[in-house]
Amino acid sequence: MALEHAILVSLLEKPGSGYELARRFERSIGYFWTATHQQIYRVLKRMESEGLLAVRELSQQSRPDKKEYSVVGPGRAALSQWLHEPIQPESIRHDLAVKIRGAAFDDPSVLIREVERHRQVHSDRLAHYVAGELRDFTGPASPTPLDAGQELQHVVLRGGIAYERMTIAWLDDVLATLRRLGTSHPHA
Amino acid sequence: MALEHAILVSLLEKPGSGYELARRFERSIGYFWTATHQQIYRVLKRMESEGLLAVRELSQQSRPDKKEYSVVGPGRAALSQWLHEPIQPESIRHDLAVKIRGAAFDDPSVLIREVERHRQVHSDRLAHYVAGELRDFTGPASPTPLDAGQELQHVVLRGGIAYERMTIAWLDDVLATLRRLGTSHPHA
DNA sequence: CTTGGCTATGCAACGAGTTGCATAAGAAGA
DNA sequence: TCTTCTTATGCAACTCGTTGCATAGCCAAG
Repeated sequence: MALEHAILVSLLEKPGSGYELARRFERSIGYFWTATHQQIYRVLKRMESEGLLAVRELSQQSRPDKKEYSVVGPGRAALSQWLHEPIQPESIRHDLAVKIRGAAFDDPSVLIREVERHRQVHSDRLAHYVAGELRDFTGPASPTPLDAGQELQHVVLRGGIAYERMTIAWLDDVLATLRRLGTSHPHA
Repeated sequence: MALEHAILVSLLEKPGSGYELARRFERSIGYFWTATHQQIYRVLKRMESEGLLAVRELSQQSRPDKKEYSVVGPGRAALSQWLHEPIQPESIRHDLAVKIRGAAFDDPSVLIREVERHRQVHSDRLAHYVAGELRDFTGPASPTPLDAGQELQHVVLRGGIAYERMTIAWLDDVLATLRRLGTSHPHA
């Protein structure tokens, strides 16, 4: 149930509404966790009823009201407890790899455009991460020295960058393999 | 619903029972997809009722009977159709990254052993993958030239190897960062 | 001969996550 | 004015995935 903990971390970094959280999950937190607004609203409601979060109803001018959530004592304790528990290393679920192995039972060349499309997405993500790193951590405007929270955010971002670079290199390998198979069996 | 497609690929590579599939999902297919036996049995039953698979009941000596599943025409067609459809690039869900960012609100040093444990798991997986590569693809006993299916299995395995190497390097980066924070704030 | 382990299948309940839909207010532009 | 976009929240139904439990046959060890 790591969505709950991701929300706690995000709200500790800065309190906010469900809507704001959903947008953070499309951005920085989204480097390593995704969630839709429905799921976030549902979990926020549950966490509030369990006493992990506090709500403040805020009237806004020129916008609908919003509910600003923030972490209270028991929420902080729940996060701390989770940090002390071991979790099991994640296993990958990679649809594209299923497709690649499946290509042995179809024409491998049909996958080339799909793989190219995925490569583009990862390439865009990489550019986005690198720009964020320059802006927040390694550029001229970034604060030095960084505090602990920023150091940890940076190392997580470096992980995202390493992941995207690795993936792009692998997809190039996949493309080379598919093209090689395509030319050796042009009418499979 | 890629589990269905992963099962089709695996059964096309070799027919087998639910039990056998579950073990494959702990091994080679497990490089990029995981599933428990419950889920596999449930999906097999559904796929059989939909006409994608055929069953044969096999009496075995010195073992319980088993049901051997194999892919029939409509199953092959369903796989082919899926291969022609675009899928959306996967998003990562990395609990450990949540923990790392959460460490800003707790003592960062409590995470060091957890990260070391994860590093060990990934290191073991890497050794396992590399041994498999040597055995099946690059060693002296491996067949040359490889057929298309083997080439594709190999490129997927190379992806797993690249992923584990990248992850290990990143976890070393995380450990260095946590240790640096630990020494600069020894009694946080 | 009983316990534990491996093969083999399955049910029931739950929790996590997705998809479609609905509502509502104000802003911006045709 | 009518439509569309953005902010903001939520319900209902569904699928996917996990956990716990149950059954059953055979084997090997103590």
